[in-house]
Amino acid sequence: MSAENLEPSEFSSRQNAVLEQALQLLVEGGEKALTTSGLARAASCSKESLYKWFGDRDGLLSAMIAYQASKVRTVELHGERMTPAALREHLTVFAKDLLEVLAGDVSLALNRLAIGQSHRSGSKLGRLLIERGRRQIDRRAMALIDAGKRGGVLRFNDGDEAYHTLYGLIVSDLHVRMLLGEPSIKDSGKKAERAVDAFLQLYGTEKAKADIPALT
Amino acid sequence: MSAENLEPSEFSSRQNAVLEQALQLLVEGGEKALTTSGLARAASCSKESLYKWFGDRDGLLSAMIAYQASKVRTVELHGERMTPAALREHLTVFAKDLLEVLAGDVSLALNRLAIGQSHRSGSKLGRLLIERGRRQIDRRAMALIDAGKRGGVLRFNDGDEAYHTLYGLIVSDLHVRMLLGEPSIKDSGKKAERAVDAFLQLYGTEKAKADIPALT
DNA sequence: TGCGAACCGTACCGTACGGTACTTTTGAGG
DNA sequence: CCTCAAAAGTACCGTACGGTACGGTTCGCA
Repeated sequence: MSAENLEPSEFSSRQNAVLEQALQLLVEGGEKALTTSGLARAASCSKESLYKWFGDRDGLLSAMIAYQASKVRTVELHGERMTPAALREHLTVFAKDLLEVLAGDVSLALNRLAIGQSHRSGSKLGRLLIERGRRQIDRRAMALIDAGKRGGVLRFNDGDEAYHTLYGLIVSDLHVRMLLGEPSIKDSGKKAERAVDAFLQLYGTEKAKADIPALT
Repeated sequence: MSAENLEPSEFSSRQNAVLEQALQLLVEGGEKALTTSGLARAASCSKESLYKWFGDRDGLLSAMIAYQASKVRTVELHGERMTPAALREHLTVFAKDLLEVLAGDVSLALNRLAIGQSHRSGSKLGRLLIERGRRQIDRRAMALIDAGKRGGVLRFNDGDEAYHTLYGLIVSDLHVRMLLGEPSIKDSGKKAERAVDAFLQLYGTEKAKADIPALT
């Protein structure tokens, strides 16, 4: 367990504070509210420092995404024996977490920012957001699904396809609707459970399907 | 059959031509390429006309969404008897159409525009996009699903939930990924069929499940 | 032929932003 | 106490955009 995998922060604490302020401005007022002058004023730093640290405005936006991603720590799965009930519980927690993350202020603001910029610059921000922000979630889900297969609770050939199915069942079009400004969903807990039930019905082995309530 | 329900075009043909040019500019260069001066130059009209017709820039953006939505015509479902095979075929066509629409240049550009603006103005553009651009698709899918239920091929209590499940199975996270600039997907036809298979396995009655290939 | 409305082209205005330069302050090390 | 580098604060520049004003032009219509 060396120190390197802790991602050496990549930025100094002062810079992190400035990036935090930048995220706050972005959440409060959208992209047009995130001006270099405004950030310098709000964070009590000079514009010259901003350009020295981050290069230009695009560098600042990239740094914001990297900083936000660095705050997320993945939950590791201990090699526990995966019973149907345990898998179902883990999947449900994952589904609820996923919906909660996607509905978060900062997540929505950063996704809106990257999507709004995804025409220019070879969609650099978009790639960054997918790679740095999504990897943790993907790995957690894939670990769960693989554990389910090893435990004989799930059955599938293509793990990626199973994962994408799970993702679609959980999120459906909620993410895009939230990005478009629709107020958040009620009953996200219920929705998460229904999604997991459907997933188990599709990919569960017989012993997993035993206690799934009828979909209708 | 009065002329009113044909949506009196809402704009003159000259204005439609300008809106078409505006869409083209948006697709080519993103939002920052859609300036009033640039549009006036490209469409050979005066800025004064733009402001007379659409009020201000926001009005122009709204008009672009309304115009694009007015080009879509829903495919009506004749009251045909719905056999399992017919439903499956219809659903597959729907799934392919949906993926094709979402991957379209203009659709992506308008969604990016609305998402980028969804902080200001009470997300007016976002609501407009959902209501005017999505209704056709939703109604077509709901008609299909209802026909399947009436024909005894599908079984469910909540039609909306069934539809959202279908949508999630088809689209998964593809829409957001494309919005973020990821190049389009290969094998969208294959993906559509797998989604329909999964949907039928979840919501189909016995006679519908007969000819579903195994998911694994 | 003459009239009037709509419209084009262009010039203009105020503003606000990204980025740069310069002066002053801070604060850690010797 | 002195030094020096980093950073704050401020002023500045060029540009580009949204929006307005105005003179010239087209075109339907009487």
